[in-house]
Amino acid sequence: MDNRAKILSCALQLFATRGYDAVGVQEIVAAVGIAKPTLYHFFGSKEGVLQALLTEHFAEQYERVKQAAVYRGDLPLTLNQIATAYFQYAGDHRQFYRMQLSMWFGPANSTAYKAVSRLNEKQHQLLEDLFARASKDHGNLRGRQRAYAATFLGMINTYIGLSLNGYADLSDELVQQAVHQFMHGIFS
Amino acid sequence: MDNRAKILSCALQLFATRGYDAVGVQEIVAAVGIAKPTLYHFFGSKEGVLQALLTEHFAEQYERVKQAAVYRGDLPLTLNQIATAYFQYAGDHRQFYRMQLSMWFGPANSTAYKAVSRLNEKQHQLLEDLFARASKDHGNLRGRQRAYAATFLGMINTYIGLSLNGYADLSDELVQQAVHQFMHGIFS
DNA sequence: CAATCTGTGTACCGAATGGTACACTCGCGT
DNA sequence: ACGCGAGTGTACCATTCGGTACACAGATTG
Repeated sequence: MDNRAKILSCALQLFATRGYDAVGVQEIVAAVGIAKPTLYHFFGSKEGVLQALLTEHFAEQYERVKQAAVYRGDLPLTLNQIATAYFQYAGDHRQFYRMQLSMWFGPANSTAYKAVSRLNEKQHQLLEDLFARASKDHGNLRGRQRAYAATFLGMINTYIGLSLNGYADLSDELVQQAVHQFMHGIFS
Repeated sequence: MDNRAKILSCALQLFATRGYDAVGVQEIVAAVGIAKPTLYHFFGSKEGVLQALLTEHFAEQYERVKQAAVYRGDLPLTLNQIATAYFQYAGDHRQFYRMQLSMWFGPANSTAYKAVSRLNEKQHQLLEDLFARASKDHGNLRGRQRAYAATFLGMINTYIGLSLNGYADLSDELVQQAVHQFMHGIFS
């Protein structure tokens, strides 16, 4: 593993466990075992490290969810696939998801929140489009796609958060139940 | 309003919008219009400000929820009352709830998370006890009180988070629906 | 061999950090 | 009138912050 990768790895761990603002550049390079200019050579700034971390990890996550989100007339099935994709990704990259989650719920004017907001927007858009497409088969959603997308994503992230803190495990049954619950909430 | 109250008020606003770690003592006292030793006179440290903020605001929130959580044999009704209490409190103290939420989802080793964790534990215990008591009437929960408490609290916080970001409004119907959904999830 | 480019360490920068020593003012009880 | 304690401002502390100038090593390329 070269120094660039080592920096990203150590930074991810530190950001995830202590928070972006609480971790200094000094601390990162000390953890890696290099000097500061090396970090600045690769990433230009502390925020550059964060950006690289987010874009490189998020690409895979987005691709997985995107493939799960193809709509073929069965909304519950699609939501099932999406939830499964999220749960699997979160399970495979616990640290990254933890960081992403903390930034998503973090203060709206923080550097970290601004950095993840564009990623959130992409995820949100994906879901919103799905609900819009599904509305042809499930009756008019009366502009509620946006709220549904937010609620669904919020629910998924809640379960992942619970799992990361040991309150739940992201089993297939949980996916089933969660989606069932969600659909039940929409059409009632 | 005396300086002590002013400090708490300004600190709350700054912490809620930019995050505990990102805000310096300097910045707080500048916003209040006082000098640093005044802050240190009242609170002893930056963390002391946070602690005072949390304990003083949380007391009211806890009292409200506690009164809503008296169980009289009707679990859905009680959950309805609890959710309503949370939603009302969050609506009345948006800034504080925002801060609390960001700390709850924040990195587990951050100063902020440690500060709120004991408050969360109290809320969690309240709900866990409720589910344990209700299990006499609703069949054995087989040790799932803990998971149910976490899920219910997670759901409430998700909705509050959505509301704070403008994706939902915390109406009575939403409470009804959310509790209904939650109960439906338990017994299915 | 010389020129170059990527990567890395030493040593440093100014600014900001959390925190404090100390002198002062003011209202209150005596 | 007095002392005392709460509250507050000035000026400062050591440390750490994010960031950089620069020298140099080593591999690549002419």
